[in-house]
Amino acid sequence: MRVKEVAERLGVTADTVRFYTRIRLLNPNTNPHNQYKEYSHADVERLKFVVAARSLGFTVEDISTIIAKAEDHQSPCPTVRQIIEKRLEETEQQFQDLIALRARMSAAIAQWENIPDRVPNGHMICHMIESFAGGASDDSEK
Amino acid sequence: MRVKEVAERLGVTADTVRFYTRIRLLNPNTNPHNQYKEYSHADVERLKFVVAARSLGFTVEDISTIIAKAEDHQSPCPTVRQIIEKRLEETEQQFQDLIALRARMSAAIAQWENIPDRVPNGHMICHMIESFAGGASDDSEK
DNA sequence: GCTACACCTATGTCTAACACATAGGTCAAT
DNA sequence: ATTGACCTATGTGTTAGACATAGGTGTAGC
Repeated sequence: MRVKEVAERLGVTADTVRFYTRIRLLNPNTNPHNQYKEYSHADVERLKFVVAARSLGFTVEDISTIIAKAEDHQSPCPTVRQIIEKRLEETEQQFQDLIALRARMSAAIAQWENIPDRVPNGHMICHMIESFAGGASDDSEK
Repeated sequence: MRVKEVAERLGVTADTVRFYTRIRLLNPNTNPHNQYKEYSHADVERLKFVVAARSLGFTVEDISTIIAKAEDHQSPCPTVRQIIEKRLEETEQQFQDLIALRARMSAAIAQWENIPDRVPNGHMICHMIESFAGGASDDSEK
């Protein structure tokens, strides 16, 4: 199979498959004549795994690590459990950040409903943005 | 003022200020002797604006557009209203995606609590990931 | 004046996970 | 053999900075 067929089967783009191939997450045979890649059943199975892992929030690098362990006949499971725990924390953080951002945006839009457009003078660029108090409080500890 | 001082005043990193300077969002004077940048009060004011706009979800490119309009003596307000509406939609989408991702991750972790680690055989890489049914349903319409 | 030395600077490169642009290859119909 | 639609590999672009590095600054001690 060539790149497009395998991509369509798994619901990803051909570019995504090419990307995974480029970084050697997939290793299809190469036709020496035209450099076209030929994906085997095993390649498709591996891609299936990659897609599944991506949908669980694993990074591409995580997946490389996991596959490397498996190919070394070690159980990747402890690693997998550790990583997903970490990724979930990160997701939670992004989630909180997004909530805060959304709140700021909504508040700004609401506040701006009642004020008119204005042409900038020398002292301000956009009075709407400048008059919006709520900054992203940077509580970056640790 | 030099880069570090202005960065500290506004609670961003020096690298961030350098980045904004590099893309000409800020235009400090350059000491011809050592290329050091000298930030004026006006530069600080502009940076303040950039930081405020960033915290409302505007991209750096959005901000360039807005500033360009203002410097052209046009009111940037209509543009600002349009853009933030769009950015809010995107944020909402990311939010939904994150919720779904988080749910998948949590479900996976929960499911995996009851199953043991396993060494991979020729047919699977990680049975935990492979046995986890819930894929990210790709309802990308539009 | 000279030298240490801590701290600062500008510039170039790197990041994640692909999407996009382009030059060239394939293949069925003519 | 030629057309033309579609496909391919490869190089580059994307975001918003972080990081690495070579070199500059400025104060303290001599």
